[in-house]
Amino acid sequence: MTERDYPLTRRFLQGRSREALSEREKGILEDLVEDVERFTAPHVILERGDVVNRSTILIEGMIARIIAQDGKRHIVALHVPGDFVDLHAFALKRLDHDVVSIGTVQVGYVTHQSLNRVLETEPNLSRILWYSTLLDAAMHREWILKLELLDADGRLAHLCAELWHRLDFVGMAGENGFALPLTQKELSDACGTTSIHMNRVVRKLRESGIVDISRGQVTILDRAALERVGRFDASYLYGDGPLKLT
Amino acid sequence: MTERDYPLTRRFLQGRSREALSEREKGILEDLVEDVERFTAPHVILERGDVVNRSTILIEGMIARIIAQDGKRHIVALHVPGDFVDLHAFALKRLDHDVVSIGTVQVGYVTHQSLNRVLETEPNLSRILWYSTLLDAAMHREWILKLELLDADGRLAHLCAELWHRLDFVGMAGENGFALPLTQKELSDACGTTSIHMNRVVRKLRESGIVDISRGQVTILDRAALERVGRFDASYLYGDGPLKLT
DNA sequence: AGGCCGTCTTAACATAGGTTAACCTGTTCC
DNA sequence: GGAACAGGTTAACCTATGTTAAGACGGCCT
Repeated sequence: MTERDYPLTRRFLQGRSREALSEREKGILEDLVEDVERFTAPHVILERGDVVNRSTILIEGMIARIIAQDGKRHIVALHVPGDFVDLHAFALKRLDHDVVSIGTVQVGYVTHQSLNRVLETEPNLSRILWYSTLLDAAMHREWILKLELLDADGRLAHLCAELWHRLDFVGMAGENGFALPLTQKELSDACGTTSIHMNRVVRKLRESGIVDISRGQVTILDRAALERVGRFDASYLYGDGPLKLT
Repeated sequence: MTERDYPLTRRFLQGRSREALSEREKGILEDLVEDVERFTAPHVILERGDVVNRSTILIEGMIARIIAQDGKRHIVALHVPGDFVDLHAFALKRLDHDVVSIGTVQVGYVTHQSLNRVLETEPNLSRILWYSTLLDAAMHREWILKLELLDADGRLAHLCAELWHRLDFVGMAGENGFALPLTQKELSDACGTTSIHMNRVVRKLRESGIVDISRGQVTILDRAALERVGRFDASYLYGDGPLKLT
């Protein structure tokens, strides 16, 4: 039997524990996706308060989870291809945040009915799906740490470092950078600063030869410095390879 | 058959979706706890990097999840009785943070082996356990929002409001306050400020008649003002009762 | 071409919060 | 009783960041 290539879900947990899935289970996962949709303009895919009966897996592009307050938009999570963006809605049912596409995006939908079937008959696949939501929580914790510990320079550096690693897991990071279709305003929404201050920080990191963010492209000029400024330690991403938690 | 009273796990998801468990499932959960331990002094129960094969449920007292960096301690989550503190370790296996007792604490331990058995034979209980880890993630997101959106006054107000609601779920909040065995230093670690500034904020909220935090006791003087200052909306806690997501 | 619009950029000024350094209180322990 | 200690309190000073305002650049529509 030849292996399938899983066009919709091959990036799910790639570089993390994808290999804990058998080929059979990868096939089941791929077949869970019942519907595919594409958005070219920024689009609110799901809104806070929505009661949902299906979950969204990100196939191409980026998605932000946003909570709006007092007329401001706060980004509480960012997603890259392969992420099961709102798998948590399977158990929570209603959303506590908006799900918004960034740039051009392709998503797949999985009904909660079929996830229930998985839970009843596929304990290993179930554990892996659970695991993927726990990775999200680990990233949330690191964002909390980032916000409690770092100044604006560090936060932006940390964000760049994290995204580079996550895109690298799924084979989408270049040697020295990656595409990032976020405006400075959106970067500031993800770092808890104003866009004006984010502009200062972007310039500062560029001028100090650490990272250049412009025209939708992040170019890492000095990775060691970037990870130093962002106090970055990738262990919370639970990547494959040797255990390395300090 | 008389109902059991579940001395170890009766607070698990109390006030949230505990009633989605049958009496049989509540019994299974209670019997999962194989060992109980008590700490009277502050104690590091688990350390970042530990590879674990059991998870900890909090029976009495409070627990903090802490990440230490540059000689500082950052609190990324707080737990109250009934919380399955590190259920996420079941799938993640290694911890990305320390688990530390606050004040006098009683915990129970559940082996991952028995959790695997649950996953294989109890789909509904499995979904509820999964659900409980997703509530943690929802609280993480709210903390991210809190840190991105609010100044120090708001952060402390938000923390008080959240803890009051969570303790209320499990029947441990008084009409106007609750016991909180955290020092001002620890409050500051949870709010991303210095302890000196936390002192200023504690005083300010006391003097403005909103909340009084002293001698291990939080007294809410004006709940409406507290929730206004902390921009608090309890919907992310997914409490029982009518859906109310704005 | 001209005008509109979102994004980026910069400057001047205001303020929340960090830093350092003291001192004060209550408690424990000998 | 007094020393040692942890926690709380306050003050003076400094810096990162927010606020307001304005202009520059590029893309897109008519």
